Amino acid sequence: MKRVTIGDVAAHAGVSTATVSRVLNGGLVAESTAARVWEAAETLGYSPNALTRSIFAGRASTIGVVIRDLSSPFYLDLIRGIDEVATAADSPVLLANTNRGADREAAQVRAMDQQRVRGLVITAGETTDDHARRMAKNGTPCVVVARTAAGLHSVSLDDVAAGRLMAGHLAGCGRSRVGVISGRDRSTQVKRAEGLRSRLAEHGLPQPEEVQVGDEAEVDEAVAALLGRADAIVCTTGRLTVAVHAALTARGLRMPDDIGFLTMDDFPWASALGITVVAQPSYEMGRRAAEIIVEEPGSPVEVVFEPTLIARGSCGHASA
Amino acid sequence: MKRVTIGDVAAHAGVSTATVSRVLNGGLVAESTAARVWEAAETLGYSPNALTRSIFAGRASTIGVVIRDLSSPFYLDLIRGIDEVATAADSPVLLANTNRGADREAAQVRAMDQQRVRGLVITAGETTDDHARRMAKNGTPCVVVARTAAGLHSVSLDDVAAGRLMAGHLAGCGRSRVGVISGRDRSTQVKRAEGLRSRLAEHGLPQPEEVQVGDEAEVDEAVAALLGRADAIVCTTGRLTVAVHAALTARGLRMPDDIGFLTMDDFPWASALGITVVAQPSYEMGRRAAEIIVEEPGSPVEVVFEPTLIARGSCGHASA
DNA sequence: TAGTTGCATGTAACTAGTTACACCTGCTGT
DNA sequence: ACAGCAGGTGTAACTAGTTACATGCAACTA
Repeated sequence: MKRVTIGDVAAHAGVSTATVSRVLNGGLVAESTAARVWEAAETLGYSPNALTRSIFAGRASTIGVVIRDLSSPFYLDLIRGIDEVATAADSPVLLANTNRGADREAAQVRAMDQQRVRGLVITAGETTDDHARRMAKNGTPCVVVARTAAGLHSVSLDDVAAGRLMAGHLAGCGRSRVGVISGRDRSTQVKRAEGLRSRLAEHGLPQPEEVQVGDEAEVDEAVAALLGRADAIVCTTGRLTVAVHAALTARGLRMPDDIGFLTMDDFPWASALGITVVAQPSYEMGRRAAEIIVEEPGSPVEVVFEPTLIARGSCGHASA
Repeated sequence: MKRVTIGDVAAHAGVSTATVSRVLNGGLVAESTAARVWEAAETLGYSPNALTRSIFAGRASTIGVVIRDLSSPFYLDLIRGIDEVATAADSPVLLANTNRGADREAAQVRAMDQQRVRGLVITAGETTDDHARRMAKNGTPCVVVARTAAGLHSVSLDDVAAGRLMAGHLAGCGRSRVGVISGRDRSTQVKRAEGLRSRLAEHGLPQPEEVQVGDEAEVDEAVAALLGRADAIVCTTGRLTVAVHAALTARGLRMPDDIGFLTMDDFPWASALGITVVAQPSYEMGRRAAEIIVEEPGSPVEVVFEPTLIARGSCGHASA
C-alpha cells in the first residue's frame, strides 16, 4: 500500500536519491550505476511522482480546459484537437465542464489555477476573464476560444463572415423572409446576426426576424413564432440544431420544399440528413489553442478562423 | 511573475505559515488572526497550490479517464457522467484519448499513475489491466468500463442481453436473414454476437452472417459483402453507425422497406432519422464509475447495466 | 612526485505546503 | 497562591522529489 519512492530505489541500488534522479532525467552517471538503478526501479515497480516534479518546476504539465457544454459537437472536436497537441507535448488534459453556469465557470477557472496548469483553454463567459488575466500575469498562458478578450490569447471564428455566408446562401437560394433562432449568450451570436443582416441588406432583402432562445425546451415555441412569416429558418448556434430540426419535422415540414433550413457547425449526421451548414474548423481550432499554450508567445495572439459553407440542399440550391 | 506563496501571506499578516494553513483548512485560530490572514490572502491574490497539497496527501484530487475514442457518442456521455460526479466531489477530470492504439493506451495509464490520480476510469484493451491492478494494489481505485476484468472494478453492459434484444426485435419484425457488422475489438463484440445468435436460434432463424470491420474505411466493403444475402443489417458497435447508414443510403436503399437496420447506442439524431437502436445508459455508467472511485469500495465491484431497445422503425415494427 | 583535471557521486538546501509538538499566555479551581 | 488546563501560535520535521555545490578518486600532465 505504501508507495515506492525515489528513496526506496536509491537504497535498493545502493546510491543516493540524487543519483537516481540523475539516471531518470539524464544527468552524468556511470553506465554500471545507471544499470543498477534501472533494475532497482524495475523490480520495485517505481513510478515517479509527477506532482512532486511539478511543484519543483513551478507548474504542472497539465493543460486545463474549461468547457461550457460537453454535449455540443463543436466542443467535442475542440477537445480532440487540444488533446492531440497536448499528448504530443506530454501534457495530460484537465477537463472541467460547466454546463453554462456562470458561478461554476468561475469556480472551475479558479480550480485550474490552483492545479497550476501549464496553460488554460477557456470557453466561458466574460466573467472569467479577470481571473484569466491574473493567471496570464502569473505566467499561465490562457487562450479564450470562440471570442476575443483584451489582453488574452484567443482562437475564434470570423462570426460576421459566418453570418454573411449564411445570408449569401439564402439569397442565392431565393429565400427572402428569414427567421433566425439564436442562443442567448455572448458576442458570437450578436456578430453572426450582424453579418447576416448586413449581407441580406446588400441583397436588398428584408431584415430577418430574430428569436433568442435559452435552451432546447424553448425552441419549439420559437419555431412556432417564426413559421408562416419565414421561408427559411436559420439557426446561429450548433447546439440547437437538433431541437430546431425536430421542431420543423414535427410539424410535417419538409426541407427545402416547405421551409429552408440553415444552421451552424458541421456534424457527422448532417450529410445523411442533407442539412446545409456553415462549419467552423473546430478540431483545428483546438489544435491551435493548445499550440499557443505550448509555444507560450510573449504577447497576446489572436487567431481568427474562416467559416465554410457546406451546401447540402436543406435550403435549396444556390443559383451560381 | 513570481507566485504568491503561503509564506508571503504569512509575512503580510504577521503570522507563521502554520497559522495560515490552519486558517485555510479550518484549524484552531483566533477570529481576529483569521480575519487578518484572509485579508492578506485577498490583497496578495493568493491561490493555494493544489499540487503541494496533493503530495502531502499522498495523491492528487483528480480523477483520471482514459478514453479509447473521443469521437464516439458513447464515450462522450460517459465523460459527462464522470465529470458530473467528479465536480460534485471537487475532483477535476484528467482526460487522455488513445485513438485505440495499444501502445498509447499503456502510456496513458502509466501517465495517470504518475499523476497520482485519485482513481482511474479505463476504457482500454486488456493490455492495460496488469498496470491497473498494480495501481489498485497501491490504493488507486481503477474502474474498467464496457467489460469486466478480474480483480478490478467494472461498469459494463449486459452485452449478451443486448444481442438478444436485437435478435428478438429482428424476429418480431419478420426479418430472417441477418447480416452483422461488428468491430474488431474485444469481448463486447463477441458477447453481443453471441446473444444475437442464441436468440435467433431460439426463434428458429438461420445464423447471421458476420463481417468484422476495423474502421470506417472498411465499412462500405463489408456492407457490399452482406447485401443481397440479408434482409437486415445489424451493427454491433455504435461508432460505425454513421458509416453503415451512409453505405446503405449511398446504394439508394430505404429503411425499413429495402433493408432493415438496427444498431447499438442511442444518439441525438437517431430519432430524426428513425433509426432503431439498442441503447446503453452511458451517462449513468459514467456516473456509476466515478461513484465507485469516490466511494473506494474494498473489494472489486461489478456493475452491469441492462440495455434498452428503442424502436423507431428502421427495422420495421415488431408484431406485438 | 606533486598538481591538475574531470568524471562520478554524495550532501544538503530547496520547492510549497501540512502537521506533530512545544511553548506561552491567561483563566479557573482548590 | 499555585497547579492545571485550554486556547492560540510558532518551530521544525515531514511529503517526494530536484539540483547547486562539495568531495573523492583516478588518470594524466609537468
